[in-house]
Amino acid sequence: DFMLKHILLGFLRYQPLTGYDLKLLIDNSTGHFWHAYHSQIYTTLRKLEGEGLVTSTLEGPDERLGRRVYTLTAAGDAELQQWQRNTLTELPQGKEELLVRLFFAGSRPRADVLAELRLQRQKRAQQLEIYKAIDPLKLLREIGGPEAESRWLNSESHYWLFTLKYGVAFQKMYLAWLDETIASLEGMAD
Amino acid sequence: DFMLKHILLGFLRYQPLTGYDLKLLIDNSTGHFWHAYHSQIYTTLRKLEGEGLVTSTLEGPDERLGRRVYTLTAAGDAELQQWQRNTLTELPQGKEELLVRLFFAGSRPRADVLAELRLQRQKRAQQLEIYKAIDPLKLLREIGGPEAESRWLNSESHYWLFTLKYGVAFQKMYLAWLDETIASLEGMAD
DNA sequence: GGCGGCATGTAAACAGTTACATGATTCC
DNA sequence: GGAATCATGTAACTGTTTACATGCCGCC
Repeated sequence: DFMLKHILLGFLRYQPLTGYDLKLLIDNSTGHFWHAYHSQIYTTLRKLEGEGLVTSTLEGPDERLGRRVYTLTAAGDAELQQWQRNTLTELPQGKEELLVRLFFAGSRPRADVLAELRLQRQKRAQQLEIYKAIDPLKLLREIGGPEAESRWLNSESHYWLFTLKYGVAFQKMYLAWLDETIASLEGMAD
Repeated sequence: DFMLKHILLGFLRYQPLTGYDLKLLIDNSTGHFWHAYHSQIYTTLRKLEGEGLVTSTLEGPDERLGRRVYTLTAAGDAELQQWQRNTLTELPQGKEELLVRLFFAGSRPRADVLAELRLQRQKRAQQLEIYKAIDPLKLLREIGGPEAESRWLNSESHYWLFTLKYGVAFQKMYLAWLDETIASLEGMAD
């Protein structure tokens, strides 16, 4: 656990980055399966610095702006590798608010439930389009720069693509289930 | 938010229950999409009592055993209905640890990643079998007793079945994605 | 007599969330 | 001049998790 810690270390393995860089990167990639607020990112970076897993320096053309750039240390790299060696043995405990609401929806007006499901359907369809528009290779080149092309583009891009495919498969499954559920509810006599 | 509160109120709408009853019920139903530890259940019940949403009495053949039975109040029922009226407008922020690990797996030995995915595949298959073995009607009868048959069995059972179908669809999607990912990894030259 | 299940709690730690707060730059 | 974006942080809260803790009952 403490996923954010390893997400930050994971991105810093590519190159030194600021908190803001990391926020943007996460929003466009891992945030789809592990969200983080900027407040948590900044505080965690400071904490990692305290643990000696990263170092930071103020950089930029004008130092007043306080662009604090974080760099992975050897200890941070070792910590990341240790985390990667620990195989995940459990299934996560899912948190699906819509299912909780649906589970107890027996006493609600059917029209309300249907409206809620249709809204979710719309949101899920939007999310699917967002996933379809993501280009992992482009993102990788942005973070790595031109010289990265040869170094990790091949190995990383496959894994990034796997997670993206999961996102697409998940949304499609969700949409199909919503459609089936909506149709089933519509067909029920009151 | 604060899902557990409404899960507890939702179950207590059927009939008075103890903390332990609720723990068992949750483990066998809503726990699949919103997990809760007994420690949280007991403390939340006390909190709900403080808010006047439930009342509790010590019951049983021997009162020393301290089986504390909680009953929904009118205020609790109103709170539940209010929660049900607030349509869910957002998508939940997913938390998928496996995807995070996979995202940063570029530097790991392929054999390790494959082993991790195969273990997850096994766990997911087990979970799918668990879902297939669940009988929502049986669970409903157990919680409601014989006189419940006419009151809510019809309306509730449909919704309970929807959530179960989601669980099955989710695990199947996950298995298919794992199989595809594993096959893709196996076919990659090192 | 011991083990597993029943049954109920408390306390502490921690991750994640929300709210508050500030200041520079860039574009219209 | 004002709005949006860049950029960084602190403080407080709260839900969740882990660990600690106790005692009865029924069965082998």
